Amino acid sequence: MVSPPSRSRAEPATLPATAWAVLGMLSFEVEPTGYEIRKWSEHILRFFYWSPAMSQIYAELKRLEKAGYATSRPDVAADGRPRRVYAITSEGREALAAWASGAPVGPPVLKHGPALRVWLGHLAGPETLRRVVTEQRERAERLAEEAERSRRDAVAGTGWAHAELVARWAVRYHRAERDLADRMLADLDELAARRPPG
Amino acid sequence: MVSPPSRSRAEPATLPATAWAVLGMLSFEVEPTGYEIRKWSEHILRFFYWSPAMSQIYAELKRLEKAGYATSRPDVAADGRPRRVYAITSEGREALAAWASGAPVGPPVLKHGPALRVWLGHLAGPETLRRVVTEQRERAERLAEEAERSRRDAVAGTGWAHAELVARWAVRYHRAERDLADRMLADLDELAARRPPG
DNA sequence: CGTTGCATGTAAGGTGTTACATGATTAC
DNA sequence: GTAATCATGTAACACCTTACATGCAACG
Repeated sequence: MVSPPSRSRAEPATLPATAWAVLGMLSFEVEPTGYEIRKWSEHILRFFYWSPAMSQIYAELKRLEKAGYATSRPDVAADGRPRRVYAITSEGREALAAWASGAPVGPPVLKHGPALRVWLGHLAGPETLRRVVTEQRERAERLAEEAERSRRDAVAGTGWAHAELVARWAVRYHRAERDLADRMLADLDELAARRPPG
Repeated sequence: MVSPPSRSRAEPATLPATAWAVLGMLSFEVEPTGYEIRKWSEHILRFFYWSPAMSQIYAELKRLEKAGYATSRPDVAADGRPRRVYAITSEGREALAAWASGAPVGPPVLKHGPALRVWLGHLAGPETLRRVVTEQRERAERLAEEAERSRRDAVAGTGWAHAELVARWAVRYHRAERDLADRMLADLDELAARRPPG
């Protein structure tokens, strides 16, 4: 006779990483609205983990409330407009801590559109490829700069040491992406030289 | 009176990138089974664009056939077992070429689980973080080696110049990920030294 | 005779997006 | 006035995964 599976404190509900990310935002000492969570994720999360859609945020908040990991209360903004603010519960904090230190970490998910295009390069003329990779180079450069700005904001806050660490990682990541694009451009040029047009 | 939207040669059906990736596999001079497509995507696609599930492959093949971009015919394997092989049609080749040279390329999608964990580092003891990042370091190293093997296979084939280019990119990408993990480990150590335990 | 590989699918469900709907306040 | 920002949701749909179902061939 095996004891039936029960969800005790040691076994938090299995939620998608997005839910934990949202709950994680509540674990910083603030009481944000769904809208503010979105803005925040645009500000930092997108550099290493994508930014969920507004509707997704609200859906996750609803799920977290249902699980007892978050609570919400009506509030009024500075200008008097009504809004709803969210907070993490102690159960939520416990579950999040258990997840953060216990759950297996899957491999990073990468879907690199520009690389896919180059892979199908035999169908798309060298100019197109150069354009695609150059665009990617510029995007990566832009992201690196934006991540650097985000990092500087993190330095300002106290208790944001890990946020700053990740921001630093993100800056390096997007610089690496830029460099990779540069090397790809060089390789493309070399290929074009080996196989002259016509 | 506006003329009704019609799908002519200039406007290929909008398909998800996955469909184009599968169709792209058919654009190399082979006539694979769904099963072989899957193996191939495990062999190379996963290093820069994830590998779809078997059922997803079959679903995409069905969709491509319906769109007239692929055909299939029953075949027999070397051992006599029945199977179904797929080929690209001329419409498919045209649509694929139009997509490859015309469709806008979105930003790479990245969901970096290890980075997410570090971001929530205030909830998870330094040993956990070290473990997570070390695992990531090793995974990246392994992927770089596997990508390098895949690259060598691409060199062997003729007409695979772009596949080799992307494989080279993938090797560099995963080496960069490994280096990023190393630098993250150094940063974590520095943080732990600044804030000693207790 | 059991496991692995080849081979093809269906069904159910979860994750996530876009489009839609609504309405207040602030800045131009 | 009208555009942008703040703010909250619903509905429909697309994408993709896991689990399930089936069966033959080759290898040990």
